[in-house]
Amino acid sequence: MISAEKVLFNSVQKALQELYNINATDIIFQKTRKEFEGDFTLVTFPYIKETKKSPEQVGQDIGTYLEKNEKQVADFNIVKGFLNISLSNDFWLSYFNSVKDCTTIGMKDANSSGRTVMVEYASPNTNKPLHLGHIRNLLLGYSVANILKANGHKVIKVSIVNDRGIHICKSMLAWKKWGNNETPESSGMKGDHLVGKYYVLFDKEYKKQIEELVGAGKKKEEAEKLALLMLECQDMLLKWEAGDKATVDLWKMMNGWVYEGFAVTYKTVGVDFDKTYYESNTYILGKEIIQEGLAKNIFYRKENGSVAIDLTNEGLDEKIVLRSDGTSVYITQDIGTAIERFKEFPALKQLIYTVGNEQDYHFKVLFKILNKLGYDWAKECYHLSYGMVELPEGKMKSREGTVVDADDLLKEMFDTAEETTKDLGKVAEFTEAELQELYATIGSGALKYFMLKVDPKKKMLFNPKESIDFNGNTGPFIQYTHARIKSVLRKADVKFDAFFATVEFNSLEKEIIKWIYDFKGVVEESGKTFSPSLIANYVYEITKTFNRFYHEYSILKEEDENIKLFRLQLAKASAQTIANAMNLLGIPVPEKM
RNA sequence: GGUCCUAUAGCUCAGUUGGAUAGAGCACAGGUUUUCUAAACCUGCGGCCCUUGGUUCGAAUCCAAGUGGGACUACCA
Repeated sequence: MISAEKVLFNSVQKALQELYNINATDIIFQKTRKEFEGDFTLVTFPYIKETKKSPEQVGQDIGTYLEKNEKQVADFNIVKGFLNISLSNDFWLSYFNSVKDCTTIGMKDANSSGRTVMVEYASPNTNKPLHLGHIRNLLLGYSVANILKANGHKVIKVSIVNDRGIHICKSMLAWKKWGNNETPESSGMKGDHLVGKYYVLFDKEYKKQIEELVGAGKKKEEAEKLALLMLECQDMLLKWEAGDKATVDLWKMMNGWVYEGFAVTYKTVGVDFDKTYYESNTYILGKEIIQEGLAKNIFYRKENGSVAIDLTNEGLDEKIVLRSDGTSVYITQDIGTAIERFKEFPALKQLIYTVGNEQDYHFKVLFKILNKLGYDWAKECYHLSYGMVELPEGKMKSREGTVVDADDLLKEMFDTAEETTKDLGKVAEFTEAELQELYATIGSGALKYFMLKVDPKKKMLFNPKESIDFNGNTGPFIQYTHARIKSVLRKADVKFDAFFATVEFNSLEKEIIKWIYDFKGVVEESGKTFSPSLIANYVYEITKTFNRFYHEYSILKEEDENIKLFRLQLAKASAQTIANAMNLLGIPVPEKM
């Protein structure tokens, strides 16, 4: 059906034309604030110059015109320069009838936009387990992928694993030296944690060596390069690059442990990928492109033989794209990988990188280079940049042991959910398996909502001492509301799928219908801005409104049969909208809790 | 030095392209259940929207300068 905004736009445009001979194309309506009567508000200040009338008079003119000529407009009032318009009950009712049984409220049909988008997220290193910062990344990437799907795009979720390089060799070397063939099986440790243990061990021993060297009179920078462990590590990297069998086998074995560990964490968080890239395969990419760019004079060779690009005209600096020994730097492979992906998926229109904001500069440079190389899709590349997760004492530092481990945190959340659930004692008939699932649903719901409700680009604070709340503006609050609605629906002793020809709804019921109506626009907006927080804030608002309604009116005990049926249907549609919104955030909603 | 991000209640955060008296949650004080799940609902308390100037009918929002916080500016990844 035609949207309310479109109806109003057409009518107001005609009104301005007929009343004042103004041809307006940019008429904007906002939601009427709740302290005033009305559904949509037109601000009349913009028209006072041309009409030479007061804002109130303009409002009066347009309002009267609408009331007379637009049958969907039921009423209007004017407060200063604000024309508040109420649409007819018929409009809202017919809207409600059109969505009340729809399971896809607010969402567009799959692949209806004809646009294919790749979302890269996760991108871990294989030398340590995932931490809280990765969780923000996972949640954002996964949620944005969902939101883009809900906007009708085809989405390819990918991860690129940083599985090679000096830092990987560190944990390998430490394990070789001091590991005594320890395995995940023998130690009972999750693979990624085991490898992380040796990464930390390396750093500890390495620091000792540096101190010794400094004690012997070396400068710190010198000591860092001369330390035996570092030399051994570099030797190992050379062996790896030369394909030395023992080294490669060790690398494969330890990376295998890490992947098993990551897989568990991904599953617990509830995220997945359509394809995984490995840097050990992609780090070669990009070199030929540099040669082509040299030929086209986009890059230039410096005196020492390295290749660079001058971006000073763009407000950036000179950037090296190939070392003097001909080897790649990081951006070389990023250039190559991006080009590969567009070749691999010819329908691809956009590439989204979910990476922390410390790499803002890197991506600016990358996109600029791709643009200069002549790829017109470069302008569609987008860095989904997000702020760091900080602890009360500041940034997390893996070496200082102040990281919040992802697995530990999830476990804690599940435990808290279990504790709270047991305290409340509402799910006595659940089986053990159902209980475990419920704890995971609520615990991860709390964590996910906590992280996703914050605007991605802002840094966020996480205080481990104050565990994440389950009351108020939280995931469990929304999940609870959903479960409560479902409980009412289960208890309904009547069929309630009728079409409602006439219902006089009260102001809270109307407010809920309007919230449901708004969902579609919120999905669109969050898709355009890659912002799950809009969905999170929206779902909180509709949930709060429903709870007010629930408290003030009874559904099952309503005596007027027609109103009872309508309320049941309204509850059902609310639950569906809440579930859909939460689903976009990657948060499941329980039937009971 | 340069570039970018950020600043809103005691704390954590909202505030769609500029619009009405700036909103939530937590915390704090009080109230609501023989009635559909109280993980809920209601009331109260709480603000120089960092500062100063500018743009205009109108600025938390846009522009400029400054201040505080953060990130980046590698032949690291």
